Amino acid sequence: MGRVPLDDLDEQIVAHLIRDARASYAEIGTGVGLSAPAVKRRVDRLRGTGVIKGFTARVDPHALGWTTEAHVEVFCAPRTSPAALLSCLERFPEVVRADTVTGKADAVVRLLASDIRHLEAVLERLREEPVVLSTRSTVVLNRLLERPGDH
Amino acid sequence: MGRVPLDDLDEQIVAHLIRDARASYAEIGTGVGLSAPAVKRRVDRLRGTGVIKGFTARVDPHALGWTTEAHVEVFCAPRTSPAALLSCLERFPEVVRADTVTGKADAVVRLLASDIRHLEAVLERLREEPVVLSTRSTVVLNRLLERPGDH
DNA sequence: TCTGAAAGTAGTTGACG
DNA sequence: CGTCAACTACTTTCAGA
Repeated sequence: MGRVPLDDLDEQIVAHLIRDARASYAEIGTGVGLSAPAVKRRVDRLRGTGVIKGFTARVDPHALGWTTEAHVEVFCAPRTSPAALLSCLERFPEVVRADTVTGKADAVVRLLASDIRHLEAVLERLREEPVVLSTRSTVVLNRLLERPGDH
Repeated sequence: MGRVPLDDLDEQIVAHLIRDARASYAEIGTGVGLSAPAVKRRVDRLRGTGVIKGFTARVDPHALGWTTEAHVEVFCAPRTSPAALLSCLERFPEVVRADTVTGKADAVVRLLASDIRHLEAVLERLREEPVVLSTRSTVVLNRLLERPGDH
């Protein structure tokens, strides 16, 4: 997953797939001036090199019953490796995203819960983890902006 | 986009599309025990009701040259409306996501920049915005975990 | 590496239970 | 709300430039 040279055509194809991952190769082709087989070959290559990691549906968590969201700063026990923290966090299905960060906290985690009660329960379980010393949460009031693709 | 009742079949279909947004209706159908037209009709309905907001490609920002990422807490001028903040933030293509939050900050913004220099420039332009009083950033060291779909 | 054609497969619509 | 069947469109492979 290192540096892969992308030409303009590749970037246009990627941009099109970010806008609509279910677009047909023919449709993308007319947009960039290429035939459908040529587009498919490039998309296959982009997937093979890891530039495109996959295709996913953008869903409304609210409609699925996930109405509560929070950012959680996680403070770890001394000498906790990122790998150890990861293997802890990935056992929580409510953890939607986790980044190691600069600053006082070791990681910032995004949680999706069905409601505040659920969120509280998850935070409690999180704090019971040996690698987690403490947490600090801010609850998301509203999603202002969300740009697909570059997440 | 309020409450929409989803049955088990709908949830399985959504889960499948989160895993692979380019899956064929026939393929989804064999997974959930439905014919392709039946799946298509449900997917059309899920899109119409806003449960599925779209389909997007998951790309590796690193491969596209976006190597620097940051969480930015934004502190706003008094009586700034979320709408005003939004119309400010959406003029920044580097803003990948923004949430209004509880706590001292008014919003948390996620930035994608090509490098630290670019990040610095974006932060400077952000702080020049009238609605933005101040910002506080933490740089992302590494993406530990990322679950597609529930973003 | 592309295009163009041929063959297979999937999407889409309409009739019907 | 589901299936089935027919038509259309897309994907995929292969030959050739």
